[in-house]
Amino acid sequence: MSDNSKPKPNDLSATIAEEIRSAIINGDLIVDARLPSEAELAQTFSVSRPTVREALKRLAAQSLIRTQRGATGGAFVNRLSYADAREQHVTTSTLLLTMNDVSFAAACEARFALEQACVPLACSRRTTALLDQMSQEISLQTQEDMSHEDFCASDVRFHRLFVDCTQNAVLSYQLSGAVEAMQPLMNMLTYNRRSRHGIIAQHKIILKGLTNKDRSQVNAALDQLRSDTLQLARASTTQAYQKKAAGR
Amino acid sequence: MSDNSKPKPNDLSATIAEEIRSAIINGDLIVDARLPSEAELAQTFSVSRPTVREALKRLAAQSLIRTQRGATGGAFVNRLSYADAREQHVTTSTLLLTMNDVSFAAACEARFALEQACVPLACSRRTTALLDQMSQEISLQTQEDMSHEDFCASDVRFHRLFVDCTQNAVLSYQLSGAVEAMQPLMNMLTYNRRSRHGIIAQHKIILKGLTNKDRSQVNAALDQLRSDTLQLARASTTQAYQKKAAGR
DNA sequence: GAGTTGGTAAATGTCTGACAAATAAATCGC
DNA sequence: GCGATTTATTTGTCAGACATTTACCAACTC
Repeated sequence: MSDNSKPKPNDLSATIAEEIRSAIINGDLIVDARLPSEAELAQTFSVSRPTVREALKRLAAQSLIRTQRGATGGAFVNRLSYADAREQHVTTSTLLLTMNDVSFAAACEARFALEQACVPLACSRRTTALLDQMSQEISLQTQEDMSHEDFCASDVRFHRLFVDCTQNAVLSYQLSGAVEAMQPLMNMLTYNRRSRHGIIAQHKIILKGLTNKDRSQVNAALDQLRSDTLQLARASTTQAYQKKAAGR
Repeated sequence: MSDNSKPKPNDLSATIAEEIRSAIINGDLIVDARLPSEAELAQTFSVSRPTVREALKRLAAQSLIRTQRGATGGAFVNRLSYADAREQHVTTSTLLLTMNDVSFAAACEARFALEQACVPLACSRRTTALLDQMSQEISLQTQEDMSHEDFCASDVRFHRLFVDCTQNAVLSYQLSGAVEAMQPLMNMLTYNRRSRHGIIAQHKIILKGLTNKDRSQVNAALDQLRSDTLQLARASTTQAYQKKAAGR
């Protein structure tokens, strides 16, 4: 059981990291528990301190531990916050999409399918505070002099606010990965003025639908947004992907 | 821009890791590109080799790079596979749920909402091969002498197969995090024989609905499954959480 | 001449030992 | 009693060394 086949026989730091990781997952090491000092761990595992440190850095990279210097310092099991988890999720999802030549259509399909999963909860639980924030984003998007990147960023924020309307942190965490990871792909699209207006129009309908708790209206707007985005992609995909291909 | 506020001023290995990470994300380092040797990196960043190594281990922990020994070895930018991404997502989600005392109700709500997002696609694209596999899992679950853990594991596999019916790898990756991360929580439930039969009955309906491409049938079964699971949780949550609390 | 063998260089993996810096607790001085 | 200082502990960083793996090339054998 302890002999996991994943790390190659000689990769001590990976082996040690895995050992500690499973101790955390199994609950042998609870949140805020202090790990033995690096010197002690080195003795325990019969390796040198640098090797232990490499193992600890691996865990730190996944936000599983935090370290503190000083007399009462050391490595502590870290409580994984929603923010940390979200960040990791976004990074992983973004890399997955950009590195594997995922078709825009597939990513788009997944994204809107997930967003539509939120419609019932969002409609029944949205707060006026969130609706106000969404309204502000729409105002931003309406400004004609907005840069391409800023428009996309506001778009992402709008959709994230929509997800937050569900008032379910777990759902919000899961969805943010899908929505935010799409941003680099969306940035490759070329919005002309007309397409921007089309997007904003759907955003307004979504906001209205949420306000009135009208699920079908929100669903219809999301459907429209999906087909608009796909068409936009078909139009600008050619030059964008060709540019990317030429860069290789 | 390069001066990210995240790593504390003195944490060289974190700073260097962040530097390389952004180079990968920005596309300055493409897949399979070879990084400079550790010695060269040490010179470039004016730090020692152990420090460089700690930075590289951080990246390796996130599957961003892989290392290879030997004359033509070194650190290479790794193509993030769906399997790697899924594994990271599951680990992160699991830790998030177990470390933050997330209410079972919230996690359950998120999970079924996400699964219902797959219904339309799953109904229209399911293959007979996947339906057969789902049928096999149901047969497994029907065996009376199945252990608690094995039943839960089969349950997870069944739902993952359901998601795979969408034939959308991105969606499948996103969902697996939510579904598989629930398993530890599900393991805390106490299934009696009657509740198992109830679950299996809904699984059969889902399979039938998929076969007939009947969305509303699948949706209804998922709804029923959610309320059954919630009720089961209400019934067994008391002793389970009390046991957990007593363990502290 | 073709195939095998051995050496060599380059790279990562690991170890040893040391010093710097931060931090909390203990100690000292008043 | 209380503030300033020292001390001990721990992580952060460095330098140098050796071990191990691997690709490449040259010499050797048949």
